[in-house]
Amino acid sequence: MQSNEDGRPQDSYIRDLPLLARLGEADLQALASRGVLRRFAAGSVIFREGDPGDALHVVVEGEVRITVLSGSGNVATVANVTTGDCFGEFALLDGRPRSATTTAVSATRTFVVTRPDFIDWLSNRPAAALALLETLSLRLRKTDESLADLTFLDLEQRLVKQILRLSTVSQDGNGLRLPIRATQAELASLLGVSRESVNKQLNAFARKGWLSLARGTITVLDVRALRQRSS
Amino acid sequence: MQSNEDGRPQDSYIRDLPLLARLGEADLQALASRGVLRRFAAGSVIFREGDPGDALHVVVEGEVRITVLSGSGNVATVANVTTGDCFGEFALLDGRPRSATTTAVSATRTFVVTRPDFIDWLSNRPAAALALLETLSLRLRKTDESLADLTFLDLEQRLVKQILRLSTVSQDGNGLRLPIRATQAELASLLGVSRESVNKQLNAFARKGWLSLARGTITVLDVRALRQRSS
DNA sequence: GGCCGAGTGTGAAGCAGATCACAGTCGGCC
DNA sequence: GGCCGACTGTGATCTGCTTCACACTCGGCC
Repeated sequence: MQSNEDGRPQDSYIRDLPLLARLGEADLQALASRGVLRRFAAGSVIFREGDPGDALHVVVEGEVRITVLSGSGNVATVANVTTGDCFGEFALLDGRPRSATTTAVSATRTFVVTRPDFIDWLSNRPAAALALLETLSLRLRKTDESLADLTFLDLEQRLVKQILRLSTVSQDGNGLRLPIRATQAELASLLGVSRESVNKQLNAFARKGWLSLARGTITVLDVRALRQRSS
Repeated sequence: MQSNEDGRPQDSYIRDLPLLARLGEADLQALASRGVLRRFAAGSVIFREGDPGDALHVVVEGEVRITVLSGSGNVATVANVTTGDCFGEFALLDGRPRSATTTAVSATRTFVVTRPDFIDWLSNRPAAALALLETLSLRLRKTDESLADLTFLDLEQRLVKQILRLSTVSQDGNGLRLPIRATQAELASLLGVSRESVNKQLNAFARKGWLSLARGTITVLDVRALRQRSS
């Protein structure tokens, strides 16, 4: 088994990737041995929408923002990903140009697997292919659900959903909820609404005692009340 | 090669399926031999949101409407599919419950492949798996694009896009544009807006001479003007 | 022929959220 | 310590779309 400069075995980078969660031990290691590490400075662009793309990135350390551009120059944040998440997986699977721009928010290291390596690896592993199809299909379901949310739900409900999603992410090992670290502008960009609307809605929640607000952080106080509001 | 009651070889049903477009001849036939034909009366429900699901349907004849329910009992049409299209492919790939309800609009026959058959077939065909991954990935990109449209574009632009999409579907063999067959209520449900808004916008287009309206049909007159408006 | 249901056309009123225009506050850094 | 830039809070106005309430028109069928 290979190790890297930081002493971690190379397969540890992709071990907990949701995209690859359903793969077996041997398959994972075989794939991991083909990857390399790359570094990006805070603020640097990793790749741009429209670029030819042929590699998957796994975030080893740091944070990456994924954005798309509207025709009129507006920017929407598709997602923020951090340690353990991956991005750029479309390029791996279909080899098309990048569908979004990715930027390192902080200093970031990523573990990179290229398309030729991936295809070569996949060709000998039908079980892995099935696992990947399953994963991709689940993700497609989720996207479809977001689409439905956008047409059916108002700002209040979508904001609640987003907060609950972020709050399950920001848990410590014991399942304790930590404050969510996100500015209101970031939330607004994620939801595709104005910063002001998010602010007003958040304060409405705070007045009801469901959460408390501070500069750059949201602390969920009453999960049950929020959860009830989202359904 | 097997044939059916209507004299068509069985693989002709799935030959032109976008989901399977990238598969080779032999793979297609092997999969086709495992399917069966089913019939549905006009108005009958093929499966319901939440049902356990384990089969892909290909429309051989007729038309099927795919809908989802909101929490408050509202219904949105996800898509209408017709001869040559398929639906229910999630069940095939991940075996989860149905994510939408499907109803036969007119008398319909579908060609059905079940999940166990599919998995069995796929296990011996790594190339097929890769092709499927590619297809699924492309579809995920499209859904992501719709999501972006919904946050960035206003009703006018989304309506134009939808009309152009429908009008490329309704072409005869020579690429000639046929009138689009759809009521304004159907369009509204597809776009997730009110019937009245669609009507007002369509009439605005008609006044500009970009299309002409009749009961249940829309005829595109100026493709270029529409296309310019959508970008 | 007349009725009835489905589809269309259109105006008035209401509303969610955008946009604009600020003022206040915190943290870091010169 | 004081300044500056990023973040937050909040009203006023504007707007795109919904909802409501109709009138009209076609086609089928009793």
